[in-house]
Amino acid sequence: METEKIRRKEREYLAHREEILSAAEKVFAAKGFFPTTMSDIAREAEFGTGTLYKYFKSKEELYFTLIDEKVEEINRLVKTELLQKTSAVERIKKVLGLQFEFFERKRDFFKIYISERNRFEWTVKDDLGKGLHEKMVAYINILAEVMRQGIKEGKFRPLNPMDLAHTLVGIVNSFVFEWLISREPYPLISKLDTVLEIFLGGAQQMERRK
Amino acid sequence: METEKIRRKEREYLAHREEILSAAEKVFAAKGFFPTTMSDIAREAEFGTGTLYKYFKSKEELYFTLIDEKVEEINRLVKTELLQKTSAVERIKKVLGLQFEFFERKRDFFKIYISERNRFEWTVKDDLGKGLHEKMVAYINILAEVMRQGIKEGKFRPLNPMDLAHTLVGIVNSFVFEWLISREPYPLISKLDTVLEIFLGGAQQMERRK
DNA sequence: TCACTTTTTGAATGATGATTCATTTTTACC
DNA sequence: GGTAAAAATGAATCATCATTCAAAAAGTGA
Repeated sequence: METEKIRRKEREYLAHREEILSAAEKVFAAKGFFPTTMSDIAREAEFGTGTLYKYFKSKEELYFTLIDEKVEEINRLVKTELLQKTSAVERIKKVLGLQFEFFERKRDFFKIYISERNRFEWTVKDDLGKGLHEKMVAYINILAEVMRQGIKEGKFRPLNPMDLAHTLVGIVNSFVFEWLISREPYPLISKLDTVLEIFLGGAQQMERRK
Repeated sequence: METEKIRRKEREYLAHREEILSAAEKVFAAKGFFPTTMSDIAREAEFGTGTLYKYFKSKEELYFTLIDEKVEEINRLVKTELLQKTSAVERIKKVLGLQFEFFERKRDFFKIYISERNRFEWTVKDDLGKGLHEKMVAYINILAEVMRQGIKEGKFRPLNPMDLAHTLVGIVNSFVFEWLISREPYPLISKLDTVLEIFLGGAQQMERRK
């Protein structure tokens, strides 16, 4: 039947697209954007070089699509979680849990993400990189909102919410980075409590606080 | 006189080398390693392209020399500071102060540094990148030592010193990053107290601590 | 000013790799 | 099995640099 045939084509098209994205993820994670060649990706995906261009306009589009789709996914997860009515501390716990789990499942993606996040001049001609960057910033704003809530609840000290958000993101990045480069593998999630404890309670012994 | 002449040559050689390094710093900070061409750097330094090769063997050597010399400098500063006998908290204050001041003076360098720190597969054939990476790791170890001291003094909570060090580095990176990309410029040093306060005291309100 | 050395130069070389496109292979339908 | 459409291919194209090197310029001492 007509529609059935078209459906199958569509499914196949999407499946191939996925295969290419996932091959690209592997190679980009291993070598970085510039040293990765389109043939590298084609070889990994078991397609001819030319075929990639039937699915993506350019190397850059492939790269940014890859990152963008995953960022969308994690943002969606986090936003859904934040619909729950609960305390700021609980929210932070949940969000960190989600993130750590996500990173753990998508290790390769995270290598790409974390090195892309720290690039200043976008490798890209224009829009692709900009849009992605904005999504990353949006994430901080969501966190800052949670911090604001915590302060209003009287559970957090009355500090600048943006500063708190940056702090948390910084700590998380640092631990994820460490986890990524560590020789002996360990479950990232095992660091969750440590991160929370230090973020919430600080380094200093109680009686010493001024 | 003979030696006098040689001295002058030597001085001139070093001066030119500096000019090239500083031009490279500017261009690399603006465009990143791969998109920067040797002619870009030559143009900025007001030399011919070929001249660069009289001072550096390759683009990579130029790049890593640039980073390495600055990392050496800040490491030296920090190590000197740590010779002072004083409390862990004081040490951390001093070290952060030094760092913030240093970053503020070498903004461009820091763009390069922070994006290099987050690269996993080294752009470089071999040794240059590895050596640099080790120096970056060494820095964490120095910090961890200070944390250990703080715990022994009973001033810090008995957490894993490496975790504490990663936390502090993460927070600092996050604030420096924010400062680098911020639209309206502000003195980085103005964030010093905030960083210390959050790192030492945590986000949570006292009476809420469990 | 001249002969000689040192330094600088930027055009030429060679390699690499993104992208294209004429050709081949596969699929769909009879 | 034949043929027309769709998809896949990878060799050829074209541009972009890192690096080199023969020639030019600047410096040096007479």
